[in-house]
Amino acid sequence: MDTPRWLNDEEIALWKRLQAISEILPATVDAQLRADVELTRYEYYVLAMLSEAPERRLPMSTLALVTNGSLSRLSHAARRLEQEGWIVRERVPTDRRAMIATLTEAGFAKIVDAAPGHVERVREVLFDHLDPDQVAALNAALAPVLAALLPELGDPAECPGSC
Amino acid sequence: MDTPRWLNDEEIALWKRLQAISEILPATVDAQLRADVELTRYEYYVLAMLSEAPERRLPMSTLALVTNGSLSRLSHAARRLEQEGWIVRERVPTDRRAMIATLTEAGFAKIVDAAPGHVERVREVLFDHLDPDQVAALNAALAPVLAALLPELGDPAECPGSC
DNA sequence: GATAAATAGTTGAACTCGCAAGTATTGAAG
DNA sequence: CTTCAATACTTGCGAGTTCAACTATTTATC
Repeated sequence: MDTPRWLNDEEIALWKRLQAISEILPATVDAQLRADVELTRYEYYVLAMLSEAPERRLPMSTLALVTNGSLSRLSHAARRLEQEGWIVRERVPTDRRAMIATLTEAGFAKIVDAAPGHVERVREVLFDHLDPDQVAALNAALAPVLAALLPELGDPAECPGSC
Repeated sequence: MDTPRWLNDEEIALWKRLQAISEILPATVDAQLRADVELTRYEYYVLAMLSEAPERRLPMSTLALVTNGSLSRLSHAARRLEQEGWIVRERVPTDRRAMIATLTEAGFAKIVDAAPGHVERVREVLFDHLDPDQVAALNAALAPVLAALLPELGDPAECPGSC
């Protein structure tokens, strides 16, 4: 093994910042969702993605992609969400390996109910401390990072039914 | 409850990017460490912080702070690390509630062995795709976010024995 | 058209982590 | 000097995630 390409000071600082953010941000949001609406952050995200999808339904594979989760993680989460009655899973007739997850009416009501508290916490922990210029700067600075992490998806916000 | 203060498009984009990064970055690093050196990312971070501390030792409380983890999480991790022989925990004579964690020689050798592969993966997933200007821009843009998340600590990179 | 390989998804076991509760010690108040 | 609260951890349990293994179906290959 060759001599390692160590990080310089700027890189170390950035890496530590990213680690801290990745640790604290999700934990904060999780705590609010669990306490207030008994949902995991991941479960919330699954419901949110379904609620924005056409017909409020997506194949499991696609759902795993847009939620940045493994298929296994999604499958476990889907079982819980189905037990609670927030979604249903059905086989696709044209490809009988595939499953389509559909948000139920109750599930839609659930996320409509959960969203305000969630957004409020996100504001408290993040946006209340940032002015619009800082938000724009962050968006610009983070774009190349995501391009590196998700080689295929240029923008995580874009993901119509086709992906 | 008043009408929620919804996020605008820029804020939504930023929030999704931060979520994606917080999901993917730690998972990628975790996978490398588990596969190559049988360490959790958190365990690695604990060893790393100890290796940089004066005398390679820190009280558990301080260690929990600098690793951005709860005391419970650290306690669980410390038990595993102690069982493997990478650290030892000893009571402090002056305050017999406190425990000091010390990196053993084997533990120091362990992180010296683990570091190159870890850094290499960090490079692959992040810094190989960013030029120095982008790194600087990210550092600048992320600073206010961390200031919001960690009201007390201005800079996560700074944390001498005093904190 | 049979066989192999790839795709879609599920499941069980192992492991980590958060929470609540518990122990031990120190500091503060009366 | 006793009591009560705060500090510094530890531990058991439960919940979520990952990994490997498995089933089922579809596509590709010979």
